[in-house]
Amino acid sequence: MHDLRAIRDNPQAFDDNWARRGLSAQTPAILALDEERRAVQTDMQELQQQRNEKSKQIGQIKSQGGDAQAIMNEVSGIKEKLADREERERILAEELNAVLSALPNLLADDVPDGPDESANVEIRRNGEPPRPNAALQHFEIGEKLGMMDFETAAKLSGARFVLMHSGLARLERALAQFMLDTHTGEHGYTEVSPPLLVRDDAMYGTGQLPKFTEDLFQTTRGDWLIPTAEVSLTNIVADRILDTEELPLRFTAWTPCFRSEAGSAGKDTRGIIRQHQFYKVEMVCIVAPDKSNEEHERMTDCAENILKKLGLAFRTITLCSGDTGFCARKTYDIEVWLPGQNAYREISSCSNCWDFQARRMKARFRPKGTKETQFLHTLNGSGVAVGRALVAVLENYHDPSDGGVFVPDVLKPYMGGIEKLLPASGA
RNA sequence: GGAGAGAUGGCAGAGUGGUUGAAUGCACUGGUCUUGAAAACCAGCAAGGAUGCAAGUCCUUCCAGGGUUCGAAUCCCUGUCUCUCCGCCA
Repeated sequence: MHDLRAIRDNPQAFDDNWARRGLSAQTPAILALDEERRAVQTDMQELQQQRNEKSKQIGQIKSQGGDAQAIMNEVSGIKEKLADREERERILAEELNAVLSALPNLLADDVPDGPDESANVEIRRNGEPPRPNAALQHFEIGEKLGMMDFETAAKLSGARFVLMHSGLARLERALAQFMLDTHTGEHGYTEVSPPLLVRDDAMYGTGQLPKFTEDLFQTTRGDWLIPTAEVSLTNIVADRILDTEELPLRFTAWTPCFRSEAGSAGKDTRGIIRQHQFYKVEMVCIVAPDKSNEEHERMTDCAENILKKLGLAFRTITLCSGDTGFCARKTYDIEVWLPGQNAYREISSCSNCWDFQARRMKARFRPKGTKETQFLHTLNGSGVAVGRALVAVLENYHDPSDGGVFVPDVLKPYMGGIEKLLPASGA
């Protein structure tokens, strides 16, 4: 959501910024609507004032035992006109809101311009990408281990689901546990176990609604399945006015995520890279406006630290204007090296949403010593996607000599003594 | 699923048709006092919006949406949520 007064003050800045995302000039229509609405509103308020004043007079006259019939009739007349203005005002406000809530966040100045992912800019690399001669893809490794079963999953649920068992199921859980423990123990995050089903309001607050319904699953009673724990975690502060001392808030959660993947037909159809359901450890930070840039870097470090500890090579990129998401002002993607694909693939996305989501969900705070409230800044990042981390571990720790997979050192404490997954081991 | 109670400002909690945007307490802000602090005392303190150079004026909001009325936090209807008791249940 956008600050209407800021748009009034400097419409060109908004149009220029939106142009970087490929949008045509939006402010003329917005300003026209806004102007009309304010005119109607002023009119409406004047009538309301008259009604209020006269009603008070009636009260005074009646309390003195007088006859107020004449004024009462007068107010009845005002009410008819008023109803018309109120209706028009309501419609205009709704239209304005519809336009504003469908427009993406402004981009930070240092976001590189470009039409799509080809223009993203790499900012650093970590680790040496292993490039074995005949690297297998994760699903080949998983199936040879006999622990990754797409057929059964398809029988149960259709395409884009997987069933894993034995050591592989445990390895997935170990990854999640390790990530949570690291974020809570070393990075200062508070672990949260949130609802996975949320209302419209929550989805609106974090920007999934009203524009992106086709990406979501909805229950028969109208709740939405979260596509990321960002929704649950960020909306914790919806409709609240926080004290400065409460900030920053740092939440982490390990949850399933549900995505319809409409429009991604044909993409990543094999394996578990793109599923309707996957686990992700999410990080969400709620901070004062002057702290969000710094927090964005910190959060990205936290995600990178997970990959470093897992011994996985990765690179970090800044998304360009055309690739940056709806809510984000700036986004870093972290891409992990996958030998089986001979490529870096996204495993985390860390975004600074500035006050964009906070405005939508009315999340504010009161800076110490002031009376005014201000919108908070919200940030979210994967820390990291568990399914894709599993892919990375399989491909990077694969032992071609026996088809096994070594357990990374940091996961060993979670594996109950298993140091290597082996085919048909039943481990 | 059955029966009942409730939803008020940052928090707690009064308020059942007419200067109630809302008592009181806590928290918070400023001041007095104090070497400093605490305590005590005094004062201020809801949010959002329109209008105005400004001071200010005005409007809306007491869960949400309808309705009754000249006038609604207060009455009526619907919905949502919370709590209590009973039943069922991971």
